[in-house]
Amino acid sequence: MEMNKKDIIRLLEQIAVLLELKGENSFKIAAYSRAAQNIERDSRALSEIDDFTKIKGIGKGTSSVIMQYIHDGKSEALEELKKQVPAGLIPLLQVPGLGGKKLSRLYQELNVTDAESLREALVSKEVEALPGFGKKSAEKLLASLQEMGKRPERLPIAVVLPIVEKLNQHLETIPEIRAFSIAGSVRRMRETVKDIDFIIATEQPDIVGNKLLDIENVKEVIAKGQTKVSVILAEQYDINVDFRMVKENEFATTLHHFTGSSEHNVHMRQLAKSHDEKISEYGVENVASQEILQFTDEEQFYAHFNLRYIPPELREDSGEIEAFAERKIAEGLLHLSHIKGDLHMHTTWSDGAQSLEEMAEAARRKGYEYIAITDHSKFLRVANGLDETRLRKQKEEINRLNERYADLHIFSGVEMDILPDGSLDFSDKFLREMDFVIAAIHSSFSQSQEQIMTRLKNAMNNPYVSLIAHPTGRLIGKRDGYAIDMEELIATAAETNTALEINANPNRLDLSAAWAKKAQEKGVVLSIDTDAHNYSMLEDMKYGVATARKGWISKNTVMNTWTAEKIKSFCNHKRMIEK
DNA sequence: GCCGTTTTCGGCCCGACTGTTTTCAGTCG
Repeated sequence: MEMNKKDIIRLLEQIAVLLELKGENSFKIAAYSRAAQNIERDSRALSEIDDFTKIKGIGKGTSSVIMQYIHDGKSEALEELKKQVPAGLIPLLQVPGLGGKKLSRLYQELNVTDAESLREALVSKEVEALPGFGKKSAEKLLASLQEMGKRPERLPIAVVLPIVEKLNQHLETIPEIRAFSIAGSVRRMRETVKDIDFIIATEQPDIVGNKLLDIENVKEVIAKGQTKVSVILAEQYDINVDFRMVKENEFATTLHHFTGSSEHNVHMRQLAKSHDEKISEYGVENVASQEILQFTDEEQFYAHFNLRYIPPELREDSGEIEAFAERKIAEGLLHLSHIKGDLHMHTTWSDGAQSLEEMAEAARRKGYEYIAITDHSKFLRVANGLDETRLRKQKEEINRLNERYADLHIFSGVEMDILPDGSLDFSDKFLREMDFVIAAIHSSFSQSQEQIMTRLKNAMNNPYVSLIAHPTGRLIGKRDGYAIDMEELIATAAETNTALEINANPNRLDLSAAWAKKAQEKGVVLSIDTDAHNYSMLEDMKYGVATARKGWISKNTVMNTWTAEKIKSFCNHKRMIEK
C-alpha cells in the first residue's frame, strides 16, 4: 500500500484517541497528538523524511511506531489498542461531560461500548450508582446524549458570520459596554466553528448580563453569572454563544486567551515561563514578585514578549511565534487596506443582481482603483451566460464607462467555462479581445481526477487564461469539490504563469488557507476575489483577505494589490511567452 | 511519550467550574 503523510497523521491521532479512552496519562496522549501535528506542519513529503526523531516532539517510541507502520502497512500498537477499546466509544468522547477517564470507567465497570449501551446504563441508573458519578451527572449525560446528532458538530463559518454580525449590532446598543470583540475560532477565521465567543469589557456586568438576554432567538440560558453569560440561539441550527465579561484592564489578555488557539496559548505560556512569567486570562504575572502586568491591547501584550502583533488568523502555533519575532514577516503580511480592486464579479448581463454601472459605482464608493467584470460564458445557460456577440456589446458599455471615470478602471473580463470534454468555451481568437479571462469548472463535478486535471491543465496552458476561479469547487460543509491533484495544479500554475483564486465567498474560501500557503511557496500569484453577484457580496473581500492571512500570504503575492498597469503586464506577459 | 547548560528523573500551560467530595478529580476552553 502506498503510504502518505496523512496516513501517518491519522495513525498517531487514532492512537491518541484510544489512549485517551484507556484513561492513559494525559501527557502521553498529548505527545502523540503533538507528534501528529508536527508531522503535518513539516512541509516535506513522506519520502523526504529519513529520520523522524529529528522532528520536534518525536522520540524513539513514536518513531518506531511510525517506521513499523510504513514498513508493514499496519501498526501493532494500534491493533493492540483497538483490541482493548471498542470503536463505539470514540464518538462518545464528544458528549459534553465525558472525557477519556470517565468513559474508560464506564466501559470497564458497566461494559458501556457505544451510545446505545450508555443510554441503557443511564436509564437503569447504573451510572449514577458508580462512585464519582451521581444523579445530576447522569441526568446531564442522558440529556446531551439525546441532543447528539441533531446538528453537525461544527458549522460552516458562512452560517455563523451573519449571526456574529447581528450580535455585533446588538452589543453596540448597550451603553454599559466599554469594549467588546468576537473571539474564538470565528476570530481566527477557521472554516468551521463550534460556538461563538465574545469578550466584553464592562464595570457593570449585572446590567450588561441582563441586556444580553434581550438578544433575538435566545432559546436557552445555560449560565448567567458575574463573569459569563452563556446562551443557545435558535438560528438555522442551535448555536452556543458565550459572553465573557471582564474589567477593562483585563480585556486584552482575556481576548487573547479566548481567541486561542489553545496550541498558540500553550506556546505563549511556555515562552512566558522561560522568562519566569505566567500568562493567564487576567494578565501576565511575574512569578518572583507576583506583580501582575496588564495591557491596553494585544499589540502591547505581544510587545511585552518582544513579538510583533500576531493577527488572530495566524494563531495556530504553526511557527508564528518564532516568525513574528522578526520585523520582516509582520510587515510583508497582506492587509485588507492593500486591496486595490476586485477581479471577479457578475452583473445583470448574466446572473448578477445589479447592473454593470451599479457594480462599478459600488466599487468606486469602496475606493477601488479597478475591477474586472467577469460574467459567465455561453455554456452556462442557467446563468444566462454571454456569447461572443453579447460580450463584445458589454465591452462597448465598459469602454463608455471607462471614459467617464477618472478614478476607476474596468477590465473587460469573462468567467469562461472549462467544458466537460476539456475544451474551453471560446476560441483563442476571441479571447484575445478580452482584457481579463478567468477559467472555471461549473459542470461534471464527478469526473475522475485525471479528467478534471486535464480540464484544468488545458485552461492553464491557454495563453489568454490569467486566473483559475475557485480551483477546487468546494462548498464548505456542503460539497467536497471535484477530484483534484492540488500539488499538480499548483505546479502547473507556477509553470504557466496562471494565477489561482482565493474566492472570498465564505461558503467557498477556495483556495483554502493551507493550499494558498503552498501555492505561495511555489511562486504562484494569487487573486482574492468576491465573485459578487450583488452589492453586498463585495463586502466578502475581508473574508478572503483573512483566509489569505491565515495562509501567511504576503501582499506581493496577491495581484489585486498591484496597480492596474502591473496586472495588464502580468496578463500580457503570458500571452507573449506562450504565443 | 518527550525532553534536558538544573540532562536519565520529574516535569510537561493555566484557571474556572462542576459534582462529588470532606480536599479533589475530571472536564473544559
